[in-house]
Amino acid sequence: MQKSVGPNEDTNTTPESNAKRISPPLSKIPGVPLYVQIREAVRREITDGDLQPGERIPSEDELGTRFGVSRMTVRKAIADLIQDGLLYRSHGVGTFVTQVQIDRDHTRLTDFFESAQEQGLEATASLLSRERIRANPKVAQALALEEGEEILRIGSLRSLDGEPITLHYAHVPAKLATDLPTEEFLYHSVWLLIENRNSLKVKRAVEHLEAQLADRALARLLQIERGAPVLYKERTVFAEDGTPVEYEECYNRGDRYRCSVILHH
Amino acid sequence: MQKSVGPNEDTNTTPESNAKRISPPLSKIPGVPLYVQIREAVRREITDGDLQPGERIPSEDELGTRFGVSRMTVRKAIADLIQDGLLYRSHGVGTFVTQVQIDRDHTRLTDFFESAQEQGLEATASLLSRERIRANPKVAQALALEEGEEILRIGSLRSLDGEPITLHYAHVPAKLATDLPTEEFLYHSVWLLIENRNSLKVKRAVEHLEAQLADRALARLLQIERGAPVLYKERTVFAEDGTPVEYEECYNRGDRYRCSVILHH
DNA sequence: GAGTGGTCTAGACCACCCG
DNA sequence: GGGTGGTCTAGACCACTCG
Repeated sequence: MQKSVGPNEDTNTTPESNAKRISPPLSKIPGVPLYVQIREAVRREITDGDLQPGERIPSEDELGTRFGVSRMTVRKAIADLIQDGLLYRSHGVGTFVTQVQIDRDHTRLTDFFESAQEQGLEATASLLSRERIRANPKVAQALALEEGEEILRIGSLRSLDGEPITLHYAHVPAKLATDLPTEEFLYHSVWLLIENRNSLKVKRAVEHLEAQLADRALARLLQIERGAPVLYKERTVFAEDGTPVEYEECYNRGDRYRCSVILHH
Repeated sequence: MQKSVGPNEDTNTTPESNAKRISPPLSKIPGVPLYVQIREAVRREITDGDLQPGERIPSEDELGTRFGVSRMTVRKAIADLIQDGLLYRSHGVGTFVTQVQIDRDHTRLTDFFESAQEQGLEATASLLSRERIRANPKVAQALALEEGEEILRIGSLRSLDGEPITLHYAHVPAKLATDLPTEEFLYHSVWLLIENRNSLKVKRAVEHLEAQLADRALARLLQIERGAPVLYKERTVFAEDGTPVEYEECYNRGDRYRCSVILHH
């Protein structure tokens, strides 16, 4: 593992048996898998600061003994936390808490309205257009449709705290968009509506981002100067089975909107 | 480790429907974990088209029998492929090939020079500056340093096929940047150099993206008009243990550069 | 009810790292 | 050598889906 030069903050090296930590022998809530209970117990230890960044957590054998479960169950719990970036393992050495906990919220596929609410902002939208049209080549490609197949296209202007932020176009295969009530578009992302109505699970999305300039029409809608910077985003949302559910085109005010991403190596 | 390879394949007259698929009873390469061999065998079936999008793959029991391994081993192989987005599971139903295989290459943390090369482009860079300075608040925050700690700051202009694309500033904690030969900056990402020299593993990165306009100086460097769109990217690269390794500021030509991302729900 | 994936066990041997 | 994680087994029971 890394010898990283001169860690000037060592602190821990607690002599062994900090046995008070983590262990509450787990009252085994029925209906909740053991590995989930263990995972959340360990996660709590980390977020509460009982396990400090850089600190080694108890070994898998140790945790298995404490919680009264087999080692494979512990490993499943830990694997999830590693996936989340809270822990990392080093063969022959141990399992450790990562130094910097990355805030995942910014990189999750979230509903515009929900995530605004979580940040204490008032999200609103006004409907600009709603039309059933035939997919042009670009949209067809994105939604894995034949060119000319019918889609629903919804234009809206999204605002935060009353200030226009995004000109938004959603494209949905017509067969997924039957009976979507218009007013719902103003309170929920389209893919969320489709998920609820078609009992499919939205799983991932691919985004492409570019810097552009506002033309006259866009500038007026977003209440910015013509030629002001705009973050243009194309997004395709996929269901669990890999089927495209929605294709979006978003024109975001450059001075009010930034985008956060996590990459893996 | 070696089992002297005893998959007596006489038994394989099983009248199973698609018994031809997937199964070559696995010659169990010594030194390569079984789940890796199984995973890659299944992955090959998918990329080769032997398993079609939407198709159900054999059940876990079935695969375990065919490959001569336990079910947990099969599950580990499949879990990896699900993580990669090639498969998805449905409880009580089966495991299936996803409809659309997302190209992961665009969303991996990659070296600018390597990834350009893979796309058949000639990546070059010219060094603009190299200085040891004290971290300002923003850089210190990003690199988890105290304000005023020493860092190495490297400015360069990156080009593709001779055309300037990105004005790039890399910031590295001085303690990680000892003896980095200047000429290397022109052929490799800084975090890659650090990874090699400090025997640490780069694991993830966080990016923030904004749309901006080119000012006069930037415009001249990138050979674009003043006021042209620029995709501004801040990126922090983290080692496996969560330690920040590098903080970058990139000014990318809006008309030549786009950024791709995967989100999860 | 039959088949599938979801969880879990109680071991085992190995590879790796450290003192 | 002793402790750690990495892999693997041969079972088990459960929950879910579907015909």
